[in-house]
Amino acid sequence: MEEQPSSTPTSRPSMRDVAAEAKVSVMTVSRVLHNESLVADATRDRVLAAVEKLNFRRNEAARNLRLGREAGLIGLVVANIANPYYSELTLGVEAVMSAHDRRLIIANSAGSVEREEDLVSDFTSRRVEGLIVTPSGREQSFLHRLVREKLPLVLAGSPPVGVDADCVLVDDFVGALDSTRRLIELGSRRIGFLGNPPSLYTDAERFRGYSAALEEAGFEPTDRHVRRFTSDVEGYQQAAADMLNDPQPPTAIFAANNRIALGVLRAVVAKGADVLVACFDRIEVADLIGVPLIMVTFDADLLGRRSAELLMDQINRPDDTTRRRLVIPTVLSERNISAT
Amino acid sequence: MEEQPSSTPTSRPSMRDVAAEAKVSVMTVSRVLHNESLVADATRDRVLAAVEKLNFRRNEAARNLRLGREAGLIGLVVANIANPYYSELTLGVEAVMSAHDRRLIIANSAGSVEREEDLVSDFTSRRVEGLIVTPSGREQSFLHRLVREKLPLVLAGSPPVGVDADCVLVDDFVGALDSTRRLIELGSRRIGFLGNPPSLYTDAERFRGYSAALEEAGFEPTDRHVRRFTSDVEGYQQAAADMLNDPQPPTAIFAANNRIALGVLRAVVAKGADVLVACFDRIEVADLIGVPLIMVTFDADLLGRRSAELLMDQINRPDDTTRRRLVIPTVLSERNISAT
DNA sequence: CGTCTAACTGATAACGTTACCATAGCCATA
DNA sequence: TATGGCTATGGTAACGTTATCAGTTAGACG
Repeated sequence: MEEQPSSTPTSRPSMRDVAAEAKVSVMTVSRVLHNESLVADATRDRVLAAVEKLNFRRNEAARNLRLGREAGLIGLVVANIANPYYSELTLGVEAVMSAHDRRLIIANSAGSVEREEDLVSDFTSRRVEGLIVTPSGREQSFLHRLVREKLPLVLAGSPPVGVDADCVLVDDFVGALDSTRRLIELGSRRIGFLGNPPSLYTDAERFRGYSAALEEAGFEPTDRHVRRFTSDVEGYQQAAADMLNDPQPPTAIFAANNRIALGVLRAVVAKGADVLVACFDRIEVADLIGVPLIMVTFDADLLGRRSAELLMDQINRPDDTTRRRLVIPTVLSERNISAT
Repeated sequence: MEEQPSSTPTSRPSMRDVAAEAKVSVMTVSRVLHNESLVADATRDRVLAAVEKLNFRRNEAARNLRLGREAGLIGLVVANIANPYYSELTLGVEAVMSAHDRRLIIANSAGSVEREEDLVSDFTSRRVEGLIVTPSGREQSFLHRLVREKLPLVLAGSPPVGVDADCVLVDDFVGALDSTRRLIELGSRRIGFLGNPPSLYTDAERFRGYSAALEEAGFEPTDRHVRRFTSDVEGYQQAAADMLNDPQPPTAIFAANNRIALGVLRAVVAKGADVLVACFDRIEVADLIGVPLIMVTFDADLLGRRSAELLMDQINRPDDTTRRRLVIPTVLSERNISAT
């Protein structure tokens, strides 16, 4: 038969219960739990026995309240945890934070700026020690009050707009520039672009890189094969098919992310077209698809790690108000492209 | 010039600071924050102005301590958050918990049972209201003390061993059974199996389903084309290549998960072999690879949702000790297979 | 004008923990 | 035998919040 603790049956035992059980004061219990030496062995044993018997666990919330420090929680707001980009980023953040003995509270904004705001507010109430946000909107002035209150804050994936915060970015511009250069080097002259609307920083940068490569090659800018809109895989597939059916079809297509690339690849395979494809993000089985492909990848785990490190830096040096901006490099890789 | 709150410059303002600013007692501040009607309009306005000025946010930890209730935190321990299976599961858990106004503390066990134990212990100290674990080991008797203390607990993906807990499972057996049946129906007689060691519940079940299909078709059991071991994509690719190079090669291969399937597909494409492939989990661009493929998929998001719902059920009905076991169905889909 | 009620506000204690100070023994030393 | 300095333990207050009870007004009514 289990014996219920003396206080409420449902709630967990407190130090008081342990103290009563061991016939000592709560202070002695506290001391034993802190491994202090100023406790007689016999007393220590009695306390430990009581702890074991009642299955006592220290209430960290009360402890942190008394110690006047934060609860060792870090808030992470991502747009969609099921997206590999965010989940790899989360893995990186978690690894660094675990090493610093911090836990992660995580929430999904689902791309809604309003929800992003609510979550940040909720996290603040919970007294998180710091906050990492992957912003969904074009600007984040709602975060300004946090910065004013010196709550450590790092933006991951987008630069701060309307708020002065640290951030870690992907080198979207250079990635797009290099891959488009490579398309040109491989002989393409008409290169299509399929992407999201330019209001998103990442997509604006990728388009900028694409454009810069065309410009430096001396190509006339043409809007003919540029489509920037929000859709699903089918929508992008249709757009790519339209491009390929043009009387002057592109000889290469740049896809701004992996969802778009999927649509492009489907259209290319369906038509059996002889087209080069370049894209951001990894296509897992790229080598098994016959289409020649240039991939611009980056280490999302590293992005998460760097963000977490910046945050720990802010936490450890609260008086240092210099803002940092890190950039994660991109890597070019090729599949099904015959050696030049 | 910002004015620092009266107490410590670094720490956030408390109700006391607000009360001093508004020249009222802390109780009045508390009442205003609770939207109680028994406050004069003028007083309420003064308090709200002070709250605004000092940027006050209620300390939820202290509040919950006083109210004697949990902090509205749910612990989630996953093996690898970057794996799509776990990240989709996480998305489902988060959605349900958000709807119940709970936040998620999440941590990565990296498949280590020892770390799993530490994390569970840490979460308990933080007074989580409940715990969802995706177990890495064969048994979870270390969770028994939690159940004894009536801490709500749900296992996701594996059945409880050594502990009496709710769980949500995938119908691994039926998924493997049906897909193997389909391979047989399509004319295969020699069907290889590539999987993880049988010590993992999931893999044991999948092998059981595969075996049952062979048995009911009256095939002689043969170990010749069965390989069950832990490796990476390259390792499984090699194993599949070995099978295909056998004097009596299989006419179909069952791959127990998507990493294994990747290796198998690479081997099949490399050899240009005419082989059917069946696998667990989704291969995103399956239709773009020429290989005929049968996929057994399931909704990991739903798995997460169901787990979260079971947990909320336990939280809301602490006296109901009946244990539940839910099973998520699998779905068969085919790619590149000519109509029968 | 006294008393009663209602509306408003404040004082106090408590949630579980720990820092700080106090105190009771005990032994060694002068 | 005082004195001092240990060791082992306990008492108290405080972290930020809220429930409960106790005032303190002001107007209403006889």
